[in-house]
Amino acid sequence: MFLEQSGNGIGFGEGFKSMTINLKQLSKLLKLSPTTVSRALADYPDVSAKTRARVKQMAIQQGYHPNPVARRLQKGKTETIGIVITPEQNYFSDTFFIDLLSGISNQITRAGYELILGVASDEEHEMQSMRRMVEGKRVDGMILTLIREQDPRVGYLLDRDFPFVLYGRTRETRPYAFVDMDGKQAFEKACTYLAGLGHRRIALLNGEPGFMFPVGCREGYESGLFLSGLELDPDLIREWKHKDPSQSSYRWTLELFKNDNPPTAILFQTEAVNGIFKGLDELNLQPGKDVALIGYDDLEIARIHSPSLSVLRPQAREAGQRVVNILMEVIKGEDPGKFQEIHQVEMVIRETSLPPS
Amino acid sequence: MFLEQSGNGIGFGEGFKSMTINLKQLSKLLKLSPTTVSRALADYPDVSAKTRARVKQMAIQQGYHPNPVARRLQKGKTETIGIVITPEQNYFSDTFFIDLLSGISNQITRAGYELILGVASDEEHEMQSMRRMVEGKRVDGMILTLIREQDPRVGYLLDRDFPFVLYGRTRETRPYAFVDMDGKQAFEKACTYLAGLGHRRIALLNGEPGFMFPVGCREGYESGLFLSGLELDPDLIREWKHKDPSQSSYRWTLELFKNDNPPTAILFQTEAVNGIFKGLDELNLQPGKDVALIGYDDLEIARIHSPSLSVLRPQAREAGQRVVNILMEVIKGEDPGKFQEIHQVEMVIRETSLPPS
DNA sequence: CACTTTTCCCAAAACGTTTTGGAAAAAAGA
DNA sequence: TCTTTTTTCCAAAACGTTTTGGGAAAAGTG
Repeated sequence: MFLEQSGNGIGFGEGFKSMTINLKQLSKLLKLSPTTVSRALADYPDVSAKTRARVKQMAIQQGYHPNPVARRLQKGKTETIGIVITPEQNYFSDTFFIDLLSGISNQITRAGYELILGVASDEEHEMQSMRRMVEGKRVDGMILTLIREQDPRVGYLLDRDFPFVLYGRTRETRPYAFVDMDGKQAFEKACTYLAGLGHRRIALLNGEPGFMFPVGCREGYESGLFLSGLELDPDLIREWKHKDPSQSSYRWTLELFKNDNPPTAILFQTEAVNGIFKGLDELNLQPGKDVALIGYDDLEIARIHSPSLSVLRPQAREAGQRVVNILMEVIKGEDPGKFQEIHQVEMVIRETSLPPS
Repeated sequence: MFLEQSGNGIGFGEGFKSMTINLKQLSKLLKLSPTTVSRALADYPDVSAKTRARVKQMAIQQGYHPNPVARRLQKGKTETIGIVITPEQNYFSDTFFIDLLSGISNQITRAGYELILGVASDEEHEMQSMRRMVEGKRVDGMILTLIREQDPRVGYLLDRDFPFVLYGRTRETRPYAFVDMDGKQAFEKACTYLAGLGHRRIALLNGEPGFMFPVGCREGYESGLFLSGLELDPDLIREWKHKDPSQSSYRWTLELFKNDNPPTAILFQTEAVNGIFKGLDELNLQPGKDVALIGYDDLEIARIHSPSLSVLRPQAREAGQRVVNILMEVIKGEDPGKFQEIHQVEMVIRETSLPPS
């Protein structure tokens, strides 16, 4: 009889923090047990339709929301997904990553989960941030992006059987779940397209070695050359750095055209486009006219620049949603090996992919 | 005696999920009560130095981390901060927002808190996402960015006395905590600098009306003109849109030079620089040579472009850290009105701020 | 030695849910 | 009417911490 004074009494609101009502108070208001109220709200069949309706109405009238912390404790789940970004790696290239994040976030919210974000300054902090989430029991699952060829994060998570999904792939023999863009097919498509226009000297300004994505790009590039009956010339392949994509791609662009037999087309990640434009400008070469260009990722600059840039366009938002749906399955206990998706990438032809002059 | 079988017995690990040990198990291992172990780890003075050491050693040896969900329930706090971003508004302009986020995240982690991220597609979802966090008791405090002149979020949070800090300011009479960049002073500085070089026709390509930041920019611009003894010409002020900064700023750039007496310098937010470059290019005007340019925000493009762009450089990372520190105080119950900070913005002179030709 | 103080530890309660294992009441079947 | 079944509800336990309010032993004090 005197244990009941926990929390604020019902009519005694002191105008305090949003006067939050809890299950016990709500059940007292309804003259029902907390059990019944909880089950009514969760649509259990063992509560009559009439009381269920009464409970739900009162719940919204009182603005009741079950305390997620308490629910998580009881359920033994955090209802939380973790993701770590490393801006150092220049991830936030305009819309691409945001689209991915947007898809992820929406789907997570729909599932009633939370997305917690870690921002790491480098590779080491990236691992550290993830370990804090995993070992600190702060998340039920992890989403990994910007995957490296040898990625210690993947081994770490596999070792402790912790649920995760990669956006991308890595070199790892044990089965794991991933959603990846078909970079290989995309670059192959772009390469054969350019070859089909008559280009014979097609360069690849690829992403930083060590990461997995450029591997596929290169495979697609080589395969595209092969399919078009063109020779692979190592002099036409260069790699820029994540730390400053523009600066490094600028230098490599100049380098490419020191060639006796310079390229008439360049394939690259759009992230590096500013450096390329700058380099071409310095060489008095007109993008699109003197050199055909196709970039991977449809960033804003690609659309706004004149001439507008032909691009390969991954559907990052959809991929983000898939990542979450898959992660939910893995958390439920499904075999991660079952979820390995490779998404097609469409090519958008704009003004920088003309035949050689 | 038979209640103890909760969870997995100590030596009985089935290789299951990272074999997480809890307080009860740890205390049994140490032959101490959970109370003492908990207090030892929290450095309470009422546990002897010897046992404290013993406890701590065993804790790290066993890889014990207190379950944050349980702690949150007991403490009545979520130990979580919320933030909502709206990519629609093109927030992720390169490094600026990431720097802010990086400062925020680091400081939050340092405090042992979590950062949960909402991604909203528009203004309405922005509010919705925030309400879910607040009313769903998912966070202890909110961080708000991209503030509007009339911002319903602020009123909402003030009404229910919920802790929050703005990055930016709004029109609101009740006291609230904020960290803002001194956009006014920055634009005044840039404007007087250009006037000092001899420019007499200085244009302002400002951010979208409705948001608070452009208000300060304009004030600074007008004040700078006044201090330099220049007339304000409404024809030299234009506003671009968040939805597509490049396109709109491109059009306004063309517009500005239809003037009988066109500008010799432009002040703007660097976000809009691509549109400006495109417009100038089309008009056969050389940036920096024919038209002086100073942008707000030191984005990568500003450094890479040639000529390199003179900019106003806000210290976003430091601001992010301050936002979090302040929010922690507000959560503790400090008066938000005490925390109103306006940070100085430095000017970086590069190649686009020469005297008029 | 008897008393007070200090040191060190702990049992129990509490945080707000969900789940378990009934039990009473109502309906159906004999 | 007496069982049996179905419907509808609930008390108590559990999730893993931290906090409260002591209490026993050890150390000082006279």
